[in-house]
Amino acid sequence: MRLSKRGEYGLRAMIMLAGTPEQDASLPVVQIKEISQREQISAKFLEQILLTLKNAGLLHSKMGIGGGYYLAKPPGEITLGQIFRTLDGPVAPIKCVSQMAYEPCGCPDEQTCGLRMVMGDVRNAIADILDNTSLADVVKRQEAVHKELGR
Amino acid sequence: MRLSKRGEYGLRAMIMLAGTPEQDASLPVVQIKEISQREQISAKFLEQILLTLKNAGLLHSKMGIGGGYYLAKPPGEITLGQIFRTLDGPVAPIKCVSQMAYEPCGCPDEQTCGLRMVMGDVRNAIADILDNTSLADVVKRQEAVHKELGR
DNA sequence: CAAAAAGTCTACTTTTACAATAGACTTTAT
DNA sequence: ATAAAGTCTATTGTAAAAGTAGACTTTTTG
Repeated sequence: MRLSKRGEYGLRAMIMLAGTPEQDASLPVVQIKEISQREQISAKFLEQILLTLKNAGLLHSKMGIGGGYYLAKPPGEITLGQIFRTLDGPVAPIKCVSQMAYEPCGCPDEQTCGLRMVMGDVRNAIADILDNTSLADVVKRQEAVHKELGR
Repeated sequence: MRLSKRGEYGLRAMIMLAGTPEQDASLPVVQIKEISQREQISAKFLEQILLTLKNAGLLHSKMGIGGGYYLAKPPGEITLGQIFRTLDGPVAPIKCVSQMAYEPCGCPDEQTCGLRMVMGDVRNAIADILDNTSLADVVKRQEAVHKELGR
C-alpha cells in the first residue's frame, strides 16, 4: 500500500508551489532547480514528474530565461486526488473496485466476494480524503502548525 | 496504492476458511489443493502464503492424510489488518507515518510537512477499516448479499 | 512397516515496475 | 547570438513481486 516516489515528489512539489507566495503581484514561477534543491529531489527525475503534471493540465510552464513552473489553477481548485492519479494511477487497491480502470480480479463470484466489498470501502476512504483535499487545504494546515509552533 | 497478489490470495483464502462450515462437529480442515482450486490460485504460490500465515500464528495445520489448514482462532478474533500486515507489511502509504515501521522520509521538516499530515490521515482511514473488520464480519456481509440475491 | 498423502522449507528464476540517468532538442529573453 | 530555461524520449539499473522446483518431514492407514 505504498505511495511511489514519483507520487511523493510530485505531491511535495505541488504543495510547495501552492505555498509559494506571489512575487510582486505576479505569478510565482519556480524553476525545477529550485524545487529540487528545496525538496531534496534529483532534478532530472523531478523534471519528468513536472512534465507529466504539465501534460495533465495541472501545471503551466514558461520556457527561457526567467521561466519555470506555476500552478495551472488556484490551489483551491487542484485536489491531491488529481495529482495522485496522474502520477500513480488508480487509487483502488485492487482493479475490480477501480472507478478509473476497472478490470475483473480472479475471484469466483465478484458480486459476493467479501474481499472486494472491503477493498471497495478502502478505496472509497482513500478517495474521500484525496479528492476532498485541495492544495489550499494542505497549505492552510501547514500554516496552522507553523503558528502553533510560534514560527 | 496496490494490494499485492500475495495479500489478495492470502486474504481470499482466509475468508474462505472462515466461511467454510464445520464438518460433523469437528474443525473445518481444508487442503491447499482445495483452496487453490476453489479460488483459482497457483497451489505452489498459495503454499508459501499459507505457510507465512501459519508462522504468524493466524493458521494452524495438520500434516499427513486428512490434513490441511484451519484458522488458529475464531473468525471473530482475526482481523484483516493482521492478515494484511503479515503478507504486505505496513499499511502506511509512506514510511514517515507508519506505526509499524517508522522511518523518516526526505522532507525538509517533518513536523510541518503537509504531505505527511494527509498521508497520516490516509493511513488511519485504511487501518481503521482493516483493523476493525474481522473475518466473521466479512463472512456475515457475504451472507447478507447471498440472501439479497435469493440464493 | 511401507506407502501415500498431506504440509514444510529454502532456493532459484522470471518478470515487472519503479527510480534514476542521459542527451539531444525547443523556446524565449536579452 | 547566446544562455537559460523547459521538452521529450530512450536507456539503464535495481529491487520487489510472482511464480516454480525440489527435497524433506509428519501422519495415517493398509
